[in-house]
Amino acid sequence: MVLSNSMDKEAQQPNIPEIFLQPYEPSGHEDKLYAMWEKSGFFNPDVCIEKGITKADAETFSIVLPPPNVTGTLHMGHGAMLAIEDILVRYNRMCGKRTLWIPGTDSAALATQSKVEGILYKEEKKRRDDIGREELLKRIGAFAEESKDTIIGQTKKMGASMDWSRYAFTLDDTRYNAVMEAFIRMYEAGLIYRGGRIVNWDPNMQTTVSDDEIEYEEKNSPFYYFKYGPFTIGTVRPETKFGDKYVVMHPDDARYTEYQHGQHIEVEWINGPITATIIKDEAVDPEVGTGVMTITPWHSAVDFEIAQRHKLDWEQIIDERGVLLPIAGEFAGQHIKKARAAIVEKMTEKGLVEKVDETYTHNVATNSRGGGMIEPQIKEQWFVDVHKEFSMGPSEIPGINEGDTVTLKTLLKKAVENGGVSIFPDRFNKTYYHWIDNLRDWCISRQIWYGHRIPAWFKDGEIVVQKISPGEGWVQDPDTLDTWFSSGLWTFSTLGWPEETADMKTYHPTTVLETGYDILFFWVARMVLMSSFLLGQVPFKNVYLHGLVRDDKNRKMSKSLGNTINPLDMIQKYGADATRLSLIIGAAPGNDMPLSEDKIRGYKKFANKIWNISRFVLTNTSGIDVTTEPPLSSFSERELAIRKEFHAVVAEVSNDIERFNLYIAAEKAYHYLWHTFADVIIEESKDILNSSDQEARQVRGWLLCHLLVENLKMMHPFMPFVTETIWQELPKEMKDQELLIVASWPKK
RNA sequence: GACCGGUUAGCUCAGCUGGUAGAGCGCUACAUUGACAUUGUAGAGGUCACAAGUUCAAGUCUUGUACCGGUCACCA
Repeated sequence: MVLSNSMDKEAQQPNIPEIFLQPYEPSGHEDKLYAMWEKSGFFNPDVCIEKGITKADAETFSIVLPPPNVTGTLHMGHGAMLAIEDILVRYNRMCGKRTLWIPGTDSAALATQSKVEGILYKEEKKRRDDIGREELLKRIGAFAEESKDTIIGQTKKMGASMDWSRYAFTLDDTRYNAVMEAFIRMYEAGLIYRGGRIVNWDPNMQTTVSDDEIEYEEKNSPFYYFKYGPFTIGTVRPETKFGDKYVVMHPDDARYTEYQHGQHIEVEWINGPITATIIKDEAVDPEVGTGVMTITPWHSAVDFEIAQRHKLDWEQIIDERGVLLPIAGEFAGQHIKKARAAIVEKMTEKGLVEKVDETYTHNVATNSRGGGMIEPQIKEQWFVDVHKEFSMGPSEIPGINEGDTVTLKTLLKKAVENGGVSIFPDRFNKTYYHWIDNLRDWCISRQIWYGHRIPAWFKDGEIVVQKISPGEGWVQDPDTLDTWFSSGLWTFSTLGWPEETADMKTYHPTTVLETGYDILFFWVARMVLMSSFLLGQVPFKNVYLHGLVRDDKNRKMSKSLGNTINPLDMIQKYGADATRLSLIIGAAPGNDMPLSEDKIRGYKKFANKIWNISRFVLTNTSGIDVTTEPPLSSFSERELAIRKEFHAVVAEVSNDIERFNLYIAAEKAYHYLWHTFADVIIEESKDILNSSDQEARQVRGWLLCHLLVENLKMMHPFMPFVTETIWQELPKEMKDQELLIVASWPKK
């Protein structure tokens, strides 16, 4: 009698591991397993080759981890990213590919420095200049080092099977080298230039910020209509108006035909009479306000463009800290925040205020990296020129040949257009192209200290770009590079570039880049740019974009809403496997994914189901020869159908993984295991296993064991811990490898 | 303003190239201490946002409308 009560069973089945007598408890196993995997070295493809598990000339599968900020902690977004990438990696490793997943962390220069400066001010009431560059860097370094282990430890908890021997940090020596090399090469090609252009200046952080790092906040501010000679002009920023000596209107505006381009008029202005010049320019929208405006080129991008077009003067009104300069006359020295009211008061007294619209709303630019309101300024900065034509070097990018005349913009476009890079889901192609069309030169210098210092040296108005000082009297540019400059090199700087390493040859271009759609521009596009110029290669063949993790009411997870779910808590309560699965199932590529604790809890039950399926199969097949496959002729028709069905499921799951439809793959594997294998096959097998027909018992018993093994493999990429735990308890003769991570993927 | 999504069971969503609706969770009833800190079986529940069109046939294709979400640009 096989199906007996548990007391008898223990007596009858001494070979059943005791472990199965308890429900599956993830927390008892996961850390031990991870340590075991790490110790095996199989996360490193070189070891897999050495041990004869992977063929030395096997196809490669490589992926770089989007490096989390060193100072951060793991949130569900990271959890989703790690789950998705680990599934791809484990699947490909089991398929026998040379599989490399490179881990790393990002210095996140601006965000990190901002954080440390915050602490410095809070605890010691000091600012960066009070302690100096060296001391600040020391403190930031220590802070980064300290939190680094946190995020790495958390990453391991998710089960991420990455090759830690290749761990990279954006600021370590190898990466520093790569950044210097890239900067110098681009400078020498004329693609990096230094120039005075309007930039986004953050007066709080005292640095420039790139266009992509700006966030617009809708704000309600009074909108003032001022008399400007015969005209009426509108503004929300009276404090910028001191230098406004040009009045601009559309050339076709019928209301103003009496005024000629270049004509001078006398107007009474804030601090007395001035001479204004009429400018006709098509940038002015006749529909807005009175169709007339004055311009402040130093503090507005649009105005700057108009000024450039007509070769007008520009003058700085506000300094780097937001204080009015002498041009403001009696207001000089005041901070703009305080000055506005005083200026309006004076204008009112002079009778220059026509009306005030209190209902006006507009978008105010702020620094999304923890800084304040943006004040456009004209500054000498370093830029990447995206429009400059150059002759392409050696190229492996489809549709681009050596010697072609290209710009960085065309490279960006063609890499995707010609299929060198495929984006999933493909609707993001359009977003990507749209971004390229609007792309302006990229300001890459930052006035912060934490980061890659620009390898440029100044002396007597001369500039030399090289890694080390040209000699006495040369002063290095104090600025550092935008963090995305170094991130742009990530697919190859992690492989040892600019050295011609074996890794470079083997693993670049990488197979897939997996990241959130929110950094398509920041990062994905910058990598394409850097890789195509510096290597003549695309950085990756595929881009997989995942969505944001949301709560069960479809709201963003945020601390202020109090709806965050901490992945570590969930791992502790329900296991990493359940946490992973909950982040995969129901999450279509590029779509935001809803998550609730209930969902995670549900998948813990599934882990236990696998556990019990295994327990059943092992308990009820003792005495059955599991090593020799019975001849096909001994299988019943039903059993042949079962095998055929399983192969079909494997084929579908494999296919779905390869097409990045992980949510479908996971669901199919889940459904098969529970509702076909457990509910149907095991249920119908009970009678056969209980019968006295030894041959039928043998065939069915073998089949159950076979299906168990194959299902554990199929489920492994999704739920690595529970499947490996069970694998470790299987009799040796059932396994093709001691560790499930390197067992071979079921035949399709 | 431009562009991109979405609108399908109470909730979250799936439905690829058009052939009379699916999953998970939840709910109801029944069974069960069995491999299962449970599970199984059965069931209720949907004019697939709205309108027009193409078609023998439309969640599925086309056009338009409404609402929700997002991205980018811009506002003197």
